[in-house]
Amino acid sequence: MPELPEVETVMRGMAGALCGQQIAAASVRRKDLRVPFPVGLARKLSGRRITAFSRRAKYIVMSLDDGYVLVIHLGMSGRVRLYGPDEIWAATPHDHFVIHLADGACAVLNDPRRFGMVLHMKAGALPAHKLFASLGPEPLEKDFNASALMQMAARRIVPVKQFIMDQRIVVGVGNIYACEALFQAGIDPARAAGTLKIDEWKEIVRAVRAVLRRAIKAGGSSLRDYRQTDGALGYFQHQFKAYGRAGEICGACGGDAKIMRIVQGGRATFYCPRHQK
DNA sequence: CTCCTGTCCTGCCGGC
DNA sequence: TGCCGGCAGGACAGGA
Repeated sequence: MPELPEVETVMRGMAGALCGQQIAAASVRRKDLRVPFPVGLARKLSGRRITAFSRRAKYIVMSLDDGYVLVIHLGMSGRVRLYGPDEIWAATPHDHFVIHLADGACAVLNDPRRFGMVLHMKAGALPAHKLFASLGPEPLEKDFNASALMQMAARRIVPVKQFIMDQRIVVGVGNIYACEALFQAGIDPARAAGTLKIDEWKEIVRAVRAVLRRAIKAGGSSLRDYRQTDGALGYFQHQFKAYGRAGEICGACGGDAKIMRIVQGGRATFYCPRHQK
């Protein structure tokens, strides 16, 4: 799934094309994704003007002029494709949700695996919503810092890689960027979170931020089915130093150390056993 | 609490 | 060429 950089890229693409526009109609093409589409969603959106876009964790938040928000999560395989006023949308498989704008443009949510979700609620209800209430800090904000991490990690035995993928600890870091950040920080992903020293948490904070910033700049990563809203590929995958590189020589330590692949919590982890301690 | 596992769903890739 | 198992970016629920 799209991790933070991909969601940020999609959100920016939607903001540029849709902000300020009026919704002429919406169509819900199946009853559910991971959760059911909100009851009467098409009717609730019709005629509304889109006033703003933001992102919280891996959720895209579209603000409407009636005080409600439309919240989109892309799950593992979700994409948003934008069509200009002169482009024709012809339904392809897994096009589950479409927003038609007054000027003829449209935005299409396509999600083969249907792990994504679409929610509609009053803007004020968002922070208290079950899915949002326990989210941790944004990694690019100040409250994501070494001392807070160390405090939360105290006595925790979960591997540090799973710890930083926990959305209650910090949001937006998924499997790929967890691998990349720990590689850059030089931390062994299997270390129990509670054993890390403050300087090591500082390195992790620095690395998470650097990796995410660089990925956003590159328009995210393009794995199997992720695309930017204009259909273009992101470029960050070419900059992966560890993810997907099992068996290759580690580019960070010289010599002949090879990137290893292990499984943690059912997810693949790529790391260099020589320089990640 | 913390932890660990199973689960949702489809598509793609490599091996035989 | 075709079939099949394994694996994929997330995050929940539920049980130990």
